[in-house]
Amino acid sequence: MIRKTPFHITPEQIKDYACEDADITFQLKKILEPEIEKPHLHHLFYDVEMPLVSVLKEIEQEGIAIDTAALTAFSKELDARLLTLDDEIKALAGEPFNIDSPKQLGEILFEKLQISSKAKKTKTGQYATSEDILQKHEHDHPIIGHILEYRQLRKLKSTYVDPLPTLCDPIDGRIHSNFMQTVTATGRLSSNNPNLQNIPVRSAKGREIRRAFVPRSSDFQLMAVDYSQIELRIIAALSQDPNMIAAFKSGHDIHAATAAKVFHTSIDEVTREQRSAAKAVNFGIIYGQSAFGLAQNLQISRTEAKGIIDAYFEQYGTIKTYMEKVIAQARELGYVETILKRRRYLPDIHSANAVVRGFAERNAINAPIQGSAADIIKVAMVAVQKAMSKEKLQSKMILQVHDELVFDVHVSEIERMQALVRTAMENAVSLEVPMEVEMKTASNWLEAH
DNA sequence: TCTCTGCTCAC
DNA sequence: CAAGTGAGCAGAGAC
Repeated sequence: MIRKTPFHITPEQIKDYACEDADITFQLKKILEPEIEKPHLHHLFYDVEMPLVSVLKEIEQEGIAIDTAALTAFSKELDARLLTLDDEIKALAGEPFNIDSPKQLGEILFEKLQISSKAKKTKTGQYATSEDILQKHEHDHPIIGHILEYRQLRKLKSTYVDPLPTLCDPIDGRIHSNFMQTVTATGRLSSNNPNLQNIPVRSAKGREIRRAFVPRSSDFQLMAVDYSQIELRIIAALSQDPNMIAAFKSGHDIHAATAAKVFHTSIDEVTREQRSAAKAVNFGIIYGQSAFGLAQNLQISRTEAKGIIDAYFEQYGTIKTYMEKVIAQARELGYVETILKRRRYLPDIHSANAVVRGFAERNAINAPIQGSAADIIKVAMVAVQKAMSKEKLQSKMILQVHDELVFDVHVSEIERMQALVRTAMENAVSLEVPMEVEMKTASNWLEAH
């Protein structure tokens, strides 16, 4: 099979190859830049990125099998429902219009139907009609609920259900995505043609698409293995915050443990709301979120949000210190780095424009966390592949989704694979907090979660 | 045909 | 001002 990306070469061949092929020279340069000959990048480049080239090559060549009949049936189901919704929406609007046009939709909602007196506009002056805005008006007019459902089903059909069967290779019937190694700013992989890193999982209807991702034959099963809370564990390790490290070492549910600390209660008495607020703060921390952002996310007042954040940093004070330190480092050195010394340069950290500077500061906080997670799973992938080949297994690694690896496992090898993958992933790096994985094996990707 | 915009899917 | 990293779709308008 001919790959679309130039990874069908061994690390040993890569330098010669680079001279001949403009594309891979360009890609390599991006990995190498700006200072590959300096010692700090040797380990990352020669022991992680270069060996990963052949791991990705195999993943891409193996591909993943798809139940196309199931997707075709689902597509017809979606069509029928979309047709009904289309009629109902136009009837409620009192005139035909293109529901897929945010411009036309905004004019119908905010001018003709006047569902709100304080309509928000986008930067180009159109009415904003995004999901979070429509949800706020869901009870103001029956058309809103219909539009939200229409948008969801349209997305599923046009992005996943219809394109996936057409992307099956005619020879082996599998989907062969590209996993790009040199695209992102943080060191993550990206996936395209098709993107297999954003297959739906959150909504009930969307999840059904995962059911169509299946093992290659009846002798195989899909095994999904994901790192548990890897980014929060990395913050704990990078910041050396004693409270968060202790929380992870105790093995408790981290969001519940955070809620117990923030709301001064025992872990058994944490309410659902408290846990969900703590979870939102934990995620917000990773992104450099403000009180304003948290307030919007949780639909609470800014004062309440600030109270929660203050209580959070009272418990996890070292995390606050760490965040200040990493921004100061970005100002001083012009870059931040991951646990494997991967750098992200942030020239905007010196911008006179506060908005631009704010972006760079959030990048400074996020890049070491997201990038270190990428470092860890890349090390694990190389280790897993090495162990699988040493044991001469016929199981295959077939997907990477940032904190998750998916394997097509021969049924006779399930137990060996479970042990091998757990060992490789949990021991990819040694940090102050344990790296834990969760794994499940089933006859499709949905049930392997 | 190409590019931009707005939106929505994932981690 | 205000949550990080991506990919892909349809509409809209420039060419």
